[in-house]
Amino acid sequence: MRVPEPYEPAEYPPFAVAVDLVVLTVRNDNLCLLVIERGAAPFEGHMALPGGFVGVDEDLLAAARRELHEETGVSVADVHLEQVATFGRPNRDPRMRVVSVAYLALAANLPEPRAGTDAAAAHWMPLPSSGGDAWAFDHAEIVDVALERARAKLEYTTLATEFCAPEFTIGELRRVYELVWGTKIDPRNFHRKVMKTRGFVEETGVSTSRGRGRPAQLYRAGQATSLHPPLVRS
Amino acid sequence: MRVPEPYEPAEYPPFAVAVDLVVLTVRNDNLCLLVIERGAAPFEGHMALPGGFVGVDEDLLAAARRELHEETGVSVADVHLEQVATFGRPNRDPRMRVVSVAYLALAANLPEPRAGTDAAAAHWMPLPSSGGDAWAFDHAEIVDVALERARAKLEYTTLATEFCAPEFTIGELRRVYELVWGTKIDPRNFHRKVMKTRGFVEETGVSTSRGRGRPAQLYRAGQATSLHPPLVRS
DNA sequence: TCAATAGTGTCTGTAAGACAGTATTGT
DNA sequence: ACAATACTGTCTTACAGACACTATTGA
Repeated sequence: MRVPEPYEPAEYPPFAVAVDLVVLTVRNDNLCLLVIERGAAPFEGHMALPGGFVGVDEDLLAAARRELHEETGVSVADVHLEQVATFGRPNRDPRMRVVSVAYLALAANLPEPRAGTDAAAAHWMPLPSSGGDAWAFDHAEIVDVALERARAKLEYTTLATEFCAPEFTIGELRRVYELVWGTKIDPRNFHRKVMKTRGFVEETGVSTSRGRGRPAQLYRAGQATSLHPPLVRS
Repeated sequence: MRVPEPYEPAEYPPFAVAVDLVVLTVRNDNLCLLVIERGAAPFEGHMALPGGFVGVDEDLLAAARRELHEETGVSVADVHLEQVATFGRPNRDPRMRVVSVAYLALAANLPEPRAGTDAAAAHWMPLPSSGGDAWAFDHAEIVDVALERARAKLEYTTLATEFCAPEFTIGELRRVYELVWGTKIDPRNFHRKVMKTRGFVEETGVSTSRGRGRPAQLYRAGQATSLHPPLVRS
């Protein structure tokens, strides 16, 4: 029941509430995940997600923003941040009962992370991961759920532009889809699809020459947030 | 940071963790939401979602199942239950800091609820709701998010069968879509779409005569869980 | 010159929306 | 008889996948 009279906080179980971050970025033509190498028990030497406890008067999203800033130094304005799911299995943390709200963060080309104040070492891990068994806590599951969320949202939203610089080519946008989905996409059909979806991208009028091949037009993210009809994985 | 040494629980903020349930069912050709009329302050007389605190050693999903059983008396096996999102704004509950994990529950034709042990009165509210301003806490927002989740999942999953009895007609399945989406659907095109989607429904061989019109074939839910291509709202 | 990428266009199969028409019931 | 619902089928249009072809660059 939800209606006991005046609450007596001490009567209620001592929960800690944390946020964990699945931070994705595209660097050097790779999809990368921010991981922390744990320097202390439990799970010393294992990989963990960045995260931390929510303050007494802190909103969940604010806590996620704060942790993201602390771990990456990035100004949070450029980063897409959304709640994914909450993980609260009783013994997921052997020390005490911790309920953790997982957030997904996406941004373009984030810099090398700065390590936290503790002994932890943060770095970018290219995906798909080689050895997926070295995760601390239930973080392997959190990563799975968050990645599947990201893959699904690329289908029916314009989220992929969050992985791109403010101005980007259609080829770069396509590369985001290929990296996140792990598939090859026909450049010609992709180009047609993006162009005919109103508000997905808008022209800048500028063209660029990056690397080989014919120079490409530069585009900005458009006003649309959802894709009708969606861009389906095959 | 996530790595302070041996935790000292007392050092961490006193959070309470709760689950809130958005329970939907189809009754008398209406989509209905289970609401509790609060009998005590705060928000006395306002509508609230069923829910309650998570036990010290209780999993989140287990807590949701327990509350569902307490409020409806339904055997939980027949009910679809999934996590939707977590709400943790610092002052969402004026009494203390409560972080609440919202769950969506769907089932066919649930019985009249039995009121809880407290003064609260539970009943089914037909949707779309008439006066949407009488909600306690942030429950109006929780309902919005959960309903949108349900609407979206009808598009690309076979979730609609959860609203149906074990055996149902295509017309009844279509009615679920119409009630949840609040739209009219062409019966002929819907019939064709359901039939050509492998694993959505399977024949029973039996036909029935409910109400007026030509008797309809009865179907069971099939093995499929996702719909390719999706059934889109227009 | 060649490889690589950008961009346009064409063909084909699938599927959705609109809707005509038949079948089988209750009233 | 008539209204209501179930079910089948047809026509048209939209769009995705496959792929030919041209354009423009760096090596």
